[in-house]
Amino acid sequence: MDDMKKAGNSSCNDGVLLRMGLNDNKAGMQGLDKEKINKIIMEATKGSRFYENELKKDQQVNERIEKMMRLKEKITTQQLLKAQLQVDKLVIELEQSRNLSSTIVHIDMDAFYAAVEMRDNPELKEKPIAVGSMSMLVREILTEYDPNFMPMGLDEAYLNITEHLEERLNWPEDKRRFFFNTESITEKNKDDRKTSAKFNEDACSPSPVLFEDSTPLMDDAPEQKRQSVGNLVVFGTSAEEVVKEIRFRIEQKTQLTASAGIAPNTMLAKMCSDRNKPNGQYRIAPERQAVLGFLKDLPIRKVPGIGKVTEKMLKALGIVTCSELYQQRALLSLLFSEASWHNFLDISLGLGSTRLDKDGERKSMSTERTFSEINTAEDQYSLCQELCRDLAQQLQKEGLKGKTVTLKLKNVNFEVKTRASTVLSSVSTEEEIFAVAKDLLGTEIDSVAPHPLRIRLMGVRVSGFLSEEEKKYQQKSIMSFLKSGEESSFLRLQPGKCNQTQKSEASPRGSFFDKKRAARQLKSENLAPNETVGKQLFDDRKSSANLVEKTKKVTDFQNSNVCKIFTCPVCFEEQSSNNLEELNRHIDECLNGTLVKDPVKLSKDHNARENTLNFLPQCENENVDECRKNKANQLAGADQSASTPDHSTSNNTEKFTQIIPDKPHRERQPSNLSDIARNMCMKQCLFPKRMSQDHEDHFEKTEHRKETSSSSEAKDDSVLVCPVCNSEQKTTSLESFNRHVDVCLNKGLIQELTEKKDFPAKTYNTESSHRVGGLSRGQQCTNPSQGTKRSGLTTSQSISKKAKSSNSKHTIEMFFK
DNA sequence: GCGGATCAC
DNA sequence: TATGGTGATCCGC
Repeated sequence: MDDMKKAGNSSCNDGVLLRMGLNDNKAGMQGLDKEKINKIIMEATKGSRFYENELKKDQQVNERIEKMMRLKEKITTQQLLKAQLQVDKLVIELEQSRNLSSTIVHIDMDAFYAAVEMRDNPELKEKPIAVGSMSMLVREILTEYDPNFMPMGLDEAYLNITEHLEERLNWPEDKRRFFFNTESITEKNKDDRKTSAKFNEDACSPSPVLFEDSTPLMDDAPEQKRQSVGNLVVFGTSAEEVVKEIRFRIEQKTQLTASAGIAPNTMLAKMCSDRNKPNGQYRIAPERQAVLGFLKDLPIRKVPGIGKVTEKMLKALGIVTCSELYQQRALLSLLFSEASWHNFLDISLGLGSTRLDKDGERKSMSTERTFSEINTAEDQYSLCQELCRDLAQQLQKEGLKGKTVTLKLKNVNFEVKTRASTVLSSVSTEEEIFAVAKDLLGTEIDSVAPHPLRIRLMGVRVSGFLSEEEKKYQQKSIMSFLKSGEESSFLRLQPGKCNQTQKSEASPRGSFFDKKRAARQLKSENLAPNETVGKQLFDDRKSSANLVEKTKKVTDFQNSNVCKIFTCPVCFEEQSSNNLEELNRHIDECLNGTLVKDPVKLSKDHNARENTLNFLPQCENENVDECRKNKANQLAGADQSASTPDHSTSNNTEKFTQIIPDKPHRERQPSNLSDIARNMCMKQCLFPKRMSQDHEDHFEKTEHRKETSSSSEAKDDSVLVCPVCNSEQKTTSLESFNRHVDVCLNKGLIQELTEKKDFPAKTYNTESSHRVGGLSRGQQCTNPSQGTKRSGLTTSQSISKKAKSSNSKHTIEMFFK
């Protein structure tokens, strides 16, 4: 009803505004700026577009609800009784699995409230505030209570303080004693001290509320009770005391207050932290009754994972609180998907994860941008490419390649569309991604032709990443290697300037909007520079001109299932065979020096990238030299990493050399494809490549080769550990070990060539088994972080998310692990 | 695998 | 006041 009213009002207002605008124009009202009026109308129209879309979405939800209600009507008493029995059976199981033995803490910085406070107290703005992220408090405070604590973005964290609590019982008092940093007491708090009736005179706290107990301290034995004398405070040993201590320390450190929740699982802890916000804490005792009592009147909307829509749907069923959610469990099991009602049941029973699980691997990466209407294909392609460029950079930063590219468009009516395409070979470069995205975009443009596609947002997403293991050998795979040769991106690095190089390449051509401006200018000057990609792209689409063709070539090469020509990475000679064995044999022979010939020209196919040819001959020569050198060193058993410190100033390099001594070594002598491929991997790890149109790149060799060759050094008595799958190899035979490594490596190639989904390499991967996969009931129950993050109606207490990027940082370490 | 949708932060 | 960006997941197809 309300919606109908709203809709009516909205269109009415909209109509009025439009009419007003038109009338103004028609009347030619002299006292008003016509442009200004139009702008106002535009704004109003925009607003109404948004609003209309909101109404439309709302209507869709209503339809869902109606559908659900119709379904409900059909449910018979018998069905309901049967469902009740089934669900209650599960309830019994769940009750039996209830685990109250953990103490989970959720900390939530009161950033918002701090901001408000700042706003309300301008004098505070003068005070420097040490704004610390949760990951900083990582290191500095939280880790003392739980070394495995889990930051969730900048202002939240979960801790499992179960063990800390046990240890703490035996702690002497001085370990629980803290001093006030009186200087950090804010003016506001000083005021509070005078005015706040809540202030606890015993504690000279910067935050009166912190010591305003929301829970009695009765659990503490008298001697464990917090005491404070002067600028000293001693915290007790209970969970509440621990959390107060944490909050106290956080505030001392950052001058920002935090709220916290203490409960037997993550879901409850999170809801608890919300209870006494800001600057408060709340605890649910580890007792079933306490849990259910907490939930009894709790609105379902407070449950993480239950959002606006789910709330509305449940409300339609008369469910507002968690206890009602429990009461209607049988009905819910008939109306919602299994995942959803299971989750509802967990919620209503107060069950959640009792462990803090590490985040899994990232599953997608995207970038999107909102702008004022863009409606020319030219601009849209240009923007799309820019997004691909940004995304490619981020992907390569994390060393990710994905098979699915998704284009997201939001039209001026706020309607969102996504269009995805999955390609055979994973993509990561701007050109590769754009090659896919531009087609998706083209289809959408065509679909509305001859009308223009009027959009206000565009986004590009890459998903379908290779697993960590797959990625490892993917990086080392022959294909990768050949592609490096193909694109001549390997060795195109500036000595000791790895990071800068990347950075400087980040946006060499300026943003879309810059280009647009520039293009306009150039257009007026009748120039046709390369930089005006927009126009070029547009033409490409219509006439298959340069740039698209160019990018397509690269993609086609990678996408083609049958690569007709391989180029040996050592001698750069084209290999007619695409038989892997033969190719491998050739490369091994090449490396052994038996086949090293004069550098040979690249395949004509490779001419597509004109900048390649500018420096490639040199590259070939030097590379062969390096290969020879490398081979000689290997045969001599030279230990370069030990005797020849690297000259590079790159951080990555330093890291690398530090890691070397610890890594398991494969005995050096046989130099085969694995070595080369692995070396390439190093290079890619250390100096992420990025295709660029810059022609000023130098390549350096010696430094590199030192690094890379050091990676294959041998150490006596070392265990043979496959660098690809990380598994220890029982054999002492180098030959069989090498065979294993090659097999491992070739899997990457085989996959690329055959695109087989279920890659056998998984059998090597001891980690992959628990990496992905469907959710079993048990998993969902005990490990919400792997469970449903939400649902059309499945909600969850997932604590995963955020802080994903940390994963990729360990790529190199992982490799050597 | 795709597309729409929901949700969290 | 005007209405973001990123990532994950689910559902239905």
